[in-house]
Amino acid sequence: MPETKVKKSEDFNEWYNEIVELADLCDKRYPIKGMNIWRPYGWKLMNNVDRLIRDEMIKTNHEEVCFPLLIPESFFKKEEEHIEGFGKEVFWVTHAGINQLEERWLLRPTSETAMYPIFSLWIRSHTDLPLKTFQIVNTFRYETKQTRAFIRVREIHFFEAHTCHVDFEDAERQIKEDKEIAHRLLQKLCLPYVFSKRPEWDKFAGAYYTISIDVLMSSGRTLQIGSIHQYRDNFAKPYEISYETEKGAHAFCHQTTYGMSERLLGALVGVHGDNKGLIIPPEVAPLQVVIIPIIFKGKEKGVLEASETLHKKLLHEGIRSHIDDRETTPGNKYYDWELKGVPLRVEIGPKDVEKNELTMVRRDISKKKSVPLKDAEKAIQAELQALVQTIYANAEKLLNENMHSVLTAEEAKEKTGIVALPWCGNKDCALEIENVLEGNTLGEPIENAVCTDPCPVCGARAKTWMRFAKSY
RNA sequence: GGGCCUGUAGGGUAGCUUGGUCCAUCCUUUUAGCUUUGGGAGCUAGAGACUUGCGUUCAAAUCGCAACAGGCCCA
Repeated sequence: MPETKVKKSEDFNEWYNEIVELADLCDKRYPIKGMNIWRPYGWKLMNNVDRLIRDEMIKTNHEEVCFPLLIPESFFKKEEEHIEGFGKEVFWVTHAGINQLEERWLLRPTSETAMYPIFSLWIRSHTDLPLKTFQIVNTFRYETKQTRAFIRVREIHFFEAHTCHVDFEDAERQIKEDKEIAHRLLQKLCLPYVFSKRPEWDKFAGAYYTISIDVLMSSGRTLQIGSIHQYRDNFAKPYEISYETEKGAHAFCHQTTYGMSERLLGALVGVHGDNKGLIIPPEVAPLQVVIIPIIFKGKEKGVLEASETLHKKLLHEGIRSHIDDRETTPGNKYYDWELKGVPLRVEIGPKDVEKNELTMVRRDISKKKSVPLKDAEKAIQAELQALVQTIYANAEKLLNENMHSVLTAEEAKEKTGIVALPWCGNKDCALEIENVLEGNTLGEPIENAVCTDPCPVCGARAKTWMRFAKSY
């Protein structure tokens, strides 16, 4: 059975690099580092993920906006920590035609500084609040490190929700909602995850606190696929986002943001894929079912008719189906669609037509199964559901088997994946552990974080658990 | 931020050490035609490449420098 040249378990990085192009997600040959081309198949997949996000946003009363790509330097410079965090990685526009600009513009690395001066104009009264907005746009960050398709890029396909609230408590309620949104979304992508509260020195530039959403890739490294930030009034003050209260006083807004990117695709690839290619959860799969007519000379008619009938039925049921009638051998087609991760393949050949059956094969387990044509839609739905459960269970197993809580650095060193250790709250102690484990701090668990064991570095009584992992 | 490696058709490669034998090898791909078709089909005739710039030289895919791009490792 042909498989990828590089096995996922042997060299995850190579496998990943190979698979994203083989599966037609992206084309990495564009000659600017970190700026890849979305191929049609990959873009459909991304759009399906975006659609889920949009649905969630609309369900939770966020409104979609679209701010300009360019930000004047003066807007960008209002919040100091933010500049410090992003200053080194912005692209600048200095010229227009042959003229040098009086004020430089930058390509948004994220949109706070584009939006907030405008929010300040939009928000006058407490009745304007909460303001819940989001946009799905491209952002730009000048990565100097090694780039990697969907995981570290310079042009980022970015979802960002920005909300303004009357006070800290209302912003906290928003964060609770964001966590619920993340949960529902990642369920649909069959991606188990962990929330961690980032340590002070690793939070988003300008935030009061940051909650990261991480998944575990099969390589044992974590991938941060989203973050939720509580800004308190850190941005509202410099950007003067204030409102008049019911009592006629003036107060600053409290803000939150929630961001995700094409890293979600990276996670889908890295978590579910195998040596034959991708396995895409049906919820976002560009094609959920591919029908392959097995054509023999003289018997084409029945086979093609049966395929066409089934295809129409599936479309009618809202199932994304496709008939692969290319003039090539069936085996060729199987390999193709397996690479692309189509969850279910249906074969219809002369023998099937004779028996009024179809043959179906789930992408994750590759076992053939015959079902009567008349029950096709139901059987196909059930099979897709079964695939969802299996790939979720596999991903959950991977995460559970690679999450550990231990008391000493020596024990931690033996473990793979995410390791939690008691932490006294001192930055140096956490950095020392980072050194020993050759990993990074992920953050504290957001629930059941209390820990009273001694800090493995200084011996002081710990305040919380601190998670460490090698990450992308 | 530091170190190491790589760049030849759409993809993968041979040639590079010791410059000339190379209008560049093989596999895949691709076009036309015929025969095929239940796990990567066969035959016939075509198509397609030395990353870019500068330098060394009578002569550069081959040597040197730089840029760009790709990959790996460490902070």
